[in-house]
Amino acid sequence: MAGVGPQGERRFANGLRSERGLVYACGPMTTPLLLDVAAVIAGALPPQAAVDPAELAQWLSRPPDPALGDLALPCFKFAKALRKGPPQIAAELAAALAGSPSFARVEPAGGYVNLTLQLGAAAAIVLPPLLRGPLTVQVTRRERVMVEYSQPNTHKAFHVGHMRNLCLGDALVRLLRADGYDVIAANYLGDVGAHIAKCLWWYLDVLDDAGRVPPAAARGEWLGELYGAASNQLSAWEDAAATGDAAAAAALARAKARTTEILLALEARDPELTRVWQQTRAWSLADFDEIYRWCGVEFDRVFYESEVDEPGLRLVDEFLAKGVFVQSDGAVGIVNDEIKHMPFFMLRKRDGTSLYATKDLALARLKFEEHRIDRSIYVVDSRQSDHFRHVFLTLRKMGFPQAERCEHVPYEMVELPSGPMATRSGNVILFRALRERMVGHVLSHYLAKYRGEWPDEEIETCAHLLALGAIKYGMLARDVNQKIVFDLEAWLELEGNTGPYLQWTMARSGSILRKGQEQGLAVDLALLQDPARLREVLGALGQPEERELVTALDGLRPALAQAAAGLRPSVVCGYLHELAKSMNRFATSKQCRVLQSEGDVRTARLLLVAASHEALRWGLAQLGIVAPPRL
RNA sequence: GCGCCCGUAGCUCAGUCGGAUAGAGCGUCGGCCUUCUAAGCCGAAUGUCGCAGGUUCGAUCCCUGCCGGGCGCGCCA
Repeated sequence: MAGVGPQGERRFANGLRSERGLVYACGPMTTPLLLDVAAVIAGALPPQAAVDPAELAQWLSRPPDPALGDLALPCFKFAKALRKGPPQIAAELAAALAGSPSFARVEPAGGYVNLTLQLGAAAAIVLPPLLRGPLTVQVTRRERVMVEYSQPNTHKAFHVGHMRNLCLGDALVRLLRADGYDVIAANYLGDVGAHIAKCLWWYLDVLDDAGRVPPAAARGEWLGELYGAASNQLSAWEDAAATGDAAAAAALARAKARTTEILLALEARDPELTRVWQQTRAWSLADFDEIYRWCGVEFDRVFYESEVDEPGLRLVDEFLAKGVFVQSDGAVGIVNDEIKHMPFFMLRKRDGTSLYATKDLALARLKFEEHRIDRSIYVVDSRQSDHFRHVFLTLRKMGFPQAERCEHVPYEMVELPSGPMATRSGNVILFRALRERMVGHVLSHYLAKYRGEWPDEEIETCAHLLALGAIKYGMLARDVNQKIVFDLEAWLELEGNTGPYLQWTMARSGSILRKGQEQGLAVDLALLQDPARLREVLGALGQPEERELVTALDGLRPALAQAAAGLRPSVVCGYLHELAKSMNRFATSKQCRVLQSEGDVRTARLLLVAASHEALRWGLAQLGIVAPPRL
């Protein structure tokens, strides 16, 4: 990364560096601050309430108006045990808590007790875990989990639709790792099947020698165009044949015979066709590699359909012999009555060849046996929900205990404003076009002003990170069960709730820290060694914006834990947007100047900015988003 | 027909153990740059939470039935 600054900046630079985890001595969904508050409250409740502080911590919420306090405790749940009305309980509890050193103010309000934290003490609990470091992501759980995602087909084009899967899978890998799991990131490439035959038919039969030369920079994408052309031609012939066009019907029949011939020749390992297949396949793989590199995504294991094809057929024989699978109309499958609307799951066609489903079973076995995984996650669009229910049920009946821990993460499709994406109608945005337009827009609209002032290399890096941040955040911020309408023009705006807004916020906080350093005002991390003094210093905080920011920072841990537990990165997006807004309100407030303030206030604010900066960096990192050091 | 998903502000969406006056972004209108990044901040306006029942002290949230939209449903992947 270009532009990583002078000494000591490394710690708070937002460039690339070793990642670290946040280590807390509490459960994942709560925080040390909430537990501390809950313990105090539990101590003030009558013994009959009999409530566990850890549970009580879960009940703490935010008052509707920040002016009411930092935290609110609903007292409805105590009503039964204490045999009193919630308002009375709230009033009595508030009275019992009066004078507690944890709170600056305690007010009953209806069935609630509103709590205003003693900000210095609270900050002294919230900030240190964010300021300590650097640590690495640690494996703290025994389970090994595999996340399978991306799964593009070779010989087809990679487009924005594929980006949602890629961003989602990558974020899940990062979130689960941050949550302590041993995670294997897996890809599964579709390098066999009818689409290959169609593509090669066009390549071999329709193109001449002159046309058979792919552009050096985008050979995989070019192959995808061939596939699209072939597919469109076949569909056109099909349509025409349906209306009685005899010539079209004949052409269609010839083409189908040819694609079948290609498919069979490939299965028979015909040397000449295999050579063509390997060469063209390599072009696609090279494209994918470049895409993954640009996206900052890495896989630990790449599976290929071609490697589970034959094992799948052997597996069918094996479990047919065992009586787990059955014959039906000459085909082989399994009856999963659990899925009432389509109980038969076909695993071998009448012609003896395998299916998508067959390979998925062989792949699952390979995953279990080769990687000894305890849990297996599949990131695949929601249209395949029934398919995966069948796969998992079947695996269970085949005797794999891991079947209980197989999970499909379904997500809805990406569409364009002009409708669902379709190769046939050309209604599609390919990856390269997406990347070029995003990068180009960022360069011309936001970074042009730095030309000449910044090194060209830094500008290029910056454009890359912003374009990528916009795409990833856009793909992740929406819940998985919501369709995404990808409007390139809208995504280029980069305003409001976007990745670049968060990246810009980090650059802003980083700028304060950097300028402080230049003025000899470094963040005083030695204070972390002196808790009493730290509390005293942080006691200088008191502005509403500071209060809001401290409580917002406390939410990082639960947000990450919730996202990991629910396999929902959008939770982190929502949280980070709130955090960034808090940070920007703080940074904008005239009452909260950092470098222009003095003494403990300045020291405390520097710590607060540094902690916020780190929280944003760490949160974004779990989404696969990196912010440039300056913007 | 059966199954899964969606329906909340003009638009796009949060709100997933049931809790206070249902929130955000965009758009609209009006403010804020001689002071740490205006890709920002502040303020205003905008709602039968698809409809109807039920459970509950309390329902956008849970249950039932409808209406509207998307997707899937035996030899594709």
